Amino acid sequence: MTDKKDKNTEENIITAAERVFIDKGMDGARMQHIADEAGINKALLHYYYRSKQKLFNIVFTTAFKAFAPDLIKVFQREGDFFSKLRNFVKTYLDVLERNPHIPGFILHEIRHKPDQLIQLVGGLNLDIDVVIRQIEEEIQAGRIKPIDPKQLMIHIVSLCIFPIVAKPMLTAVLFKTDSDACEKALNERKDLIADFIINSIKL
Amino acid sequence: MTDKKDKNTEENIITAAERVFIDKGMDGARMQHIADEAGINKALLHYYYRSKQKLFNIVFTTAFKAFAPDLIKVFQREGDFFSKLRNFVKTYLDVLERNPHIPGFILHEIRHKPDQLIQLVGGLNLDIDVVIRQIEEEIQAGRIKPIDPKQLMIHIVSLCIFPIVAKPMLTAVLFKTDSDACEKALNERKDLIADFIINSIKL
DNA sequence: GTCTATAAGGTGATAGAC
DNA sequence: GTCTATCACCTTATAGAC
Repeated sequence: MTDKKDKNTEENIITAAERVFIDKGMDGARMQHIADEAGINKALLHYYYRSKQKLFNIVFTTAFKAFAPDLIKVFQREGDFFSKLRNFVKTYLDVLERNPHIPGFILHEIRHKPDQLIQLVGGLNLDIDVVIRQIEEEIQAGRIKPIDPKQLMIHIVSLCIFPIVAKPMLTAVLFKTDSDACEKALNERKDLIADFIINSIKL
Repeated sequence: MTDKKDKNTEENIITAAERVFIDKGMDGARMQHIADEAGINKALLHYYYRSKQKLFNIVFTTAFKAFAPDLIKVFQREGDFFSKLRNFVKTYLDVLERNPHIPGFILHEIRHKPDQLIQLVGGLNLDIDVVIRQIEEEIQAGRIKPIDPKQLMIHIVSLCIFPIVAKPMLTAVLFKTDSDACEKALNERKDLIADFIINSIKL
């Protein structure tokens, strides 16, 4: 229904499947709906991708890669730790801003599927160790307060991801349904989050 | 009226419905499954609650009340702000620990249902204004650094809720599938979160 | 109140014409 | 490759016996 400027059907299906699966989830998604979105017949979905499950797996894997922060890219560059941290928050929030529904989708679909998760995580190279090592170095060098590196990482991703997942709730509860105000506040966090973290750990 | 046996069908259904809906979500839940959990026949569900949707609404409302932090209870007491903050984190994390699947359930089901959300939020008295006012007072009294009160509240709930929603992911990515280690780390956060926040905002 | 049986409509998947 | 038609099954909900 969206882009009649056909590239090929195969890609159209994936694009449509991403929209529907990420919006409705595996259980809520309907093959008919995906076919409509792709502007094709339902039977073609099975011709190209055999089953709903196989189609979902492709979408899920793609979404997960977009969701997993690219830690190496930021933390293996030159520069001081605080700069890297600011850079990471900014970069990651930009990614999530372009894919605002992915975090909720991933977090929902991942429940009770540790096998699929483990397989995916093994496939990707997330290199959290690079970050952990750098945090330890900062502590030993006396540049930040002592803190469990993993707990600090949990702090960081929590502050980045949660507001995006909880945006509808924040809009309703904290901003009295003023979605523009909420939108604006979440945007400001691109700088605020790093400030908040650095204030807490700096010596 | 007098039969207050532990086998009250009406309550059994709700308990079973909570288990199934919170675990599987509205789309993934099956009336047959709920009936099995309650140890009764599927038709009885409709006898007592008419439709799947009505049953879901009851479960959702109950879950939302458990999810919404009881701000008044903590922040209207006597004491300094930091104590209240520590108290809130501890209390809220205890609530979530007893209902670990509720945050993910609520966050998933709330997507694209702002109407239901608004109605619920209006019904509850969350009294975020009490907290906002106290934060502003702390700033004006020069006891904490200047900060947007709403942003601080987003920080706080993010740090509390996200790790619980993302626990499977954290277990896999950060703790290399060692779920005991993850469990232990999340428990330590009951004190760590408040420390982290206070470190950041204290003067 | 609780059950069995079944209606009524949806859903993933396939067969076969073109 | 793409379509129409259809199958086989599943799911919510109701009817009616007891």
